[in-house]
Amino acid sequence: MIRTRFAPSPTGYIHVGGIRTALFAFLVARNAGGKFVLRLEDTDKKREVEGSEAHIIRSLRALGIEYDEGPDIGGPFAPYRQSERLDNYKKWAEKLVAAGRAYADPYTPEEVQKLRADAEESGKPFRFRDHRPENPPVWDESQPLRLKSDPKDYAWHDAVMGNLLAGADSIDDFILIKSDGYPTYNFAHIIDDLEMEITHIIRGQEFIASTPNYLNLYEALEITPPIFATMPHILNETGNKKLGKRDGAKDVLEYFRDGFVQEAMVNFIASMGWNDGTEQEIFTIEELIAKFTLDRVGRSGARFDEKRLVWMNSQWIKKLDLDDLYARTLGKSQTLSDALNNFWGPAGQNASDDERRKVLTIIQDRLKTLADLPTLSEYFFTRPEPNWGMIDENKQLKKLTRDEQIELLKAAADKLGKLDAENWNAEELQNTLNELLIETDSKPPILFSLIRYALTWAPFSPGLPETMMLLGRDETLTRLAQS
RNA sequence: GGCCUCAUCGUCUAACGGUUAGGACAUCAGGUUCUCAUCCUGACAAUCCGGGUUCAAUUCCCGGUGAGGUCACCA
Repeated sequence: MIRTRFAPSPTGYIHVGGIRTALFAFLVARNAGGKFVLRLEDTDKKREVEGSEAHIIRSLRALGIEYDEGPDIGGPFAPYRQSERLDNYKKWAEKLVAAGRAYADPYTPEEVQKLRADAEESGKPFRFRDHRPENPPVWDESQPLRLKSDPKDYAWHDAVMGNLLAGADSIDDFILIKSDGYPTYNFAHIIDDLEMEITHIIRGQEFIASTPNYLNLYEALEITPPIFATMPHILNETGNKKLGKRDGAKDVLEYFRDGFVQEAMVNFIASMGWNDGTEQEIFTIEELIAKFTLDRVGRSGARFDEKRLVWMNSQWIKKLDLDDLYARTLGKSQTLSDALNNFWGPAGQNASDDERRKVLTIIQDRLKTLADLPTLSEYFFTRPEPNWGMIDENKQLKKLTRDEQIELLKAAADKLGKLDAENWNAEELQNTLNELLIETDSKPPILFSLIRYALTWAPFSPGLPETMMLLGRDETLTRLAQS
């Protein structure tokens, strides 16, 4: 049984880099029919941010990354918060002490800092094991507990990175339990992964340097390490740094507020560092689950390109069926109980479901993000203020004088006015517009653009007959006359 | 700085010794009876550098260079 986990620390939100690690771990588990576990690594009280756990869970849910076991839903290996598992770490720590593989660190932080500074000054790398106390005090939990390491060279295999090597130099007596009684990540994750029967440790590149230390600890504990799968980093947009909160990496939930849909997010994140070897670009989550394998994950870092995400989002918006898309414009989500935001503009908010659906039908293909909704829809719900500046900036229309423009619009109003309500359909409207073209001796780029502006005063909108049908005869004529 | 990892169009990537180095995003140019967008067509655009190995290197090896990571009582 394949078991993978995502193990964030509750220090705030999750950004795209973190969510990709979670996604890949989820995909590995689902692909194999295994289990995906969420575990909270809350062992650093100082860095903990209030509300993080709920926020992280919400982020995963919003993306449809469902876990089988976790802090809020429990599971066979509960609890799933490390702060609630302190007894376990203590138990294993005592085993190490008894076996002579761990000892209490008698130095104060200042003393260690001094040793470190001295080493640095003399140009040598600092290793705690060079300063191992000869007769360490009995561990009374008020002092840090360190691993008594057994330095040696390591070669190991990583499911993504391939064969990795490290010399004994990189092994040191790292801290297992801090003086506050909490374990370090380095210790806790190994114990938890063992006890939770995790088969694959999928995590970011930043842990590769400390893997030799982990291997040394696995040996001391006499346990077999799981499979390692190390993900390359996602770099920030400007391009030369690991994506990180300190550099303003966006909260993934922010993308939902910006009008990106779940499928596009998942598709996009998966495409950074993974592909199936074909030329397929658009994948459903089901396809990703079916096709995902770690051996097709790339080894080099990927840069985050939001333009590509926008494109992918527009592809997904076009693919969604109307009911589904409509629900999302209201902020509803299949995987969240509470709503994200409602994207309709002020007038759209007051419109009926029926009206909004009709509008959505004809603008669906033009939405790149749900946030485009107001500019594409408000003019259907409320009469827009004329903005002649838009016409003056149009390279075709600005060739005409204002009088000529108004005359054309008047002609359009007259002509369309002769079309009665029962013939107010796409075909008749198109015919009428074509006749108008001949009668006014005008060209489509001139006449049609002008009418479109007069009806919508928007930078873009659907085709004229559709727009006119939705506005209705009276409103169409009123807007033409008013301009 | 030590150690580790990585390196194909501007960006995401394909290629697992033999291809005109493919696709997608972006950009640009046309087309679709309206602008923007969509959609269609086309164009532009890459193997970091230098050595090897080989009949043949994007691919294998070595050395540079560049980028990222890591050297915490953070994860």
